[in-house]
Formats: sequence, C-alpha cells, structure tokens
Amino acid sequence: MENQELKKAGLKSTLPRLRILQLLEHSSQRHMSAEDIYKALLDIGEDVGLATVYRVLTQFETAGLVVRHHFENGLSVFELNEGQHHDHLLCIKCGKVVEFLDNFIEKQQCTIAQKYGFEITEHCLYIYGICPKCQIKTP
Amino acid sequence: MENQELKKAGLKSTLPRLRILQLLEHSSQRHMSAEDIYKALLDIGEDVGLATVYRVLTQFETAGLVVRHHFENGLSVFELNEGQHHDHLLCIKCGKVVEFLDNFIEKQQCTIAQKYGFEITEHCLYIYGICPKCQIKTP
DNA sequence: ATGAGTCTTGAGACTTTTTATCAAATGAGG
DNA sequence: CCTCATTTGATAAAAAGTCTCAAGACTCAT
Ligand SMILES: [Mn+2]
Ligand SMILES: [Mn+2]
Ligand SMILES: [Zn+2]
Ligand SMILES: [Zn+2]
Repeated sequence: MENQELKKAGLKSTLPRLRILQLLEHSSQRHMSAEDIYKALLDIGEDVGLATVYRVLTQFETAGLVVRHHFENGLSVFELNEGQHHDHLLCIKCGKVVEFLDNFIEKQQCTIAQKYGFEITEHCLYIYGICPKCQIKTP
Repeated sequence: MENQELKKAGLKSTLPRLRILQLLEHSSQRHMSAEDIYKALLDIGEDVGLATVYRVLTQFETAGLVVRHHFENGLSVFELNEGQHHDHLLCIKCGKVVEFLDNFIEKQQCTIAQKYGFEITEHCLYIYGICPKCQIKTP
C-alpha cells in the first residue's frame, strides 16, 4: 500500500499525499507538472489545494520518492523514482518523451568529470528532436 | 566593430543592443542571466530598461548571436555564440562552469535518436558536481 | 545635414510559475 | 476518543519573463 511507502519515506500518511502518490503511480502520463497533477486530481473529484501539490512534490523529491526535471520550456516536471536513472529524448512538436539509458555515455561523463577534478553528483541529458509520427505530418 | 555584427545579423544598430553585445563579449562571466546583464549595465552607468534586455537577448538568440541555456535552477542564462557547440559541467557549491565537448558522446546521441526514429534538433548535457576548490573547503 | 517614417525603447501593467503565511483541519499515539 | 504536533488550503506575495504603447532613436533618401 502507498501508506507504507509514505511512512518509509518519513512522511505522515495524509489524504493529499496518498492521492498524489497514487496518481503518479497510475497516471498514463509518466512526466507531469505540478499543474498537471493538480488538474488531474480536480478532474477525478479529489480537491487538493495547488499549494499542497507543490509542497508535497517537493517533499517527495527530498524523500527520494520522485525525481524533478526541468524540461526546456523552463517548467518543472516530476516522475516516480523507480530506482534506475535514465535520460530523455523529447519531441518538440507533440511533447512525446522517450526514456533511455546509455552506459557508454554514463561512463564517459564520469571520465569528463574526473578530467576536471569534479566530484559528480548528478547529470541530465536532454535530446530534443522530432518524433517519427511528427515527421510524417505535413504542416 | 560590434556595429557590423549587428547589421550582419539583420538588426539595426542601436545603443542598447551595442551595450549588451559588448558586455557579453568583454564580461568576465561567460554565462549571464538577463538580470545579471541588466545589473552589470546599470553598474557601469549605462541605463537600459529590463524589458529591453529581455527583448534584445531573445532577438540575439533568434539571430544566432547568443545561445540560451536553462541551468538547473530554472533560470535562463545566455552566452555568446562562438560557433562551436559544447556542454557544461557545473559546480553546485560555487557556480563555476566548465565547458567541454566530447565527440564520443555527441555521436552516441545521434545513434540514440536514430534508434527511436527521432530527427534530432538539439541537445544539452549538464553534469553537476563539486569543483576541486569546493572539495577542499570544510563546511 | 534634414526630415520622414519606421523601428526600438522603457516604464509599468500583466502573466505564469512557484513560495510564504497562517488559521483551520487532520492524523497518530496514548 | 482526546490531545497536540503536523498538515492543509486560501490567499498574498515573490520571481521571471512578456506585453503595451507613447516617446525617442536610426536610416535613408533627399
Ligand atoms: Mn523519465
Ligand atoms: Mn557555455
Ligand atoms: Zn512528436
Ligand atoms: Zn565550486
């Protein structure tokens, strides 16, 4: 139960937190902004405050339950932290997101950090482009 | 003269545009936010409007004179476009920025895009970590 | 040089995203 | 259940960036 996940993360199990966690676990979109989550909850008749959504997402991030990304537009999006790091390939037309992990790139990043004496804490690689479907459509 | 650069870029040569371009060319910081640029200009007694700084930076970006980045905090920073693409290594303590280019990573990105059928338009790789100097300081 | 006419500027209003405040509601433990 | 610390939600405020429009600055052809 999500109840346990919250407790394990050191967070009291409250209704808004449960709803947000469940939404992230069951939504069809994997990457959602705070606004997206807020609206999705309103749509299914659960009314949380927007401030609570922002607050809870930050708490989830701190607790390691979710990961926050800054996609190009400057908007924060969140996704469930399922353990394995990955990077993103994004369609600039339709917003489609593909997740990938490339071990060669991961290793090479360590090499680069080492070369400059940096102790690496994290990284993100965003590749923007046009997805197969959007290449077909003639605008 | 910066005059010519502006004209080549299809922009009328005006005082605010010249000042901003000169600042970007001669500032000690290579990556600056709109606010940074605005304050730097006020500091040297040149008074431009903040709206103009934002506007001009966007025009410069469109004209290919500068490149815009979104560093982690969600703030836009700009740097002169000197032709060669590169990625960034950033210190989370002091804000130091190191630029690098790794041909292997660049190629691998194309391979990944191809694998998913994407037509790649651009990409950005940010590696965050702690720089050599900040590793020494005991906080 | 001068003036016409277009483009640009700057002040401030406005939008969007996110955070802070604080009284009221809630959940955990006894 | 009761208590009490935590959490919530409405709303105000901050932060970053964009829009508007009258006034000013450039360019180009005289
Ligand atoms: Mn992802
Ligand atoms: Mn750079
Ligand atoms: Zn697409
Ligand atoms: Zn540092």
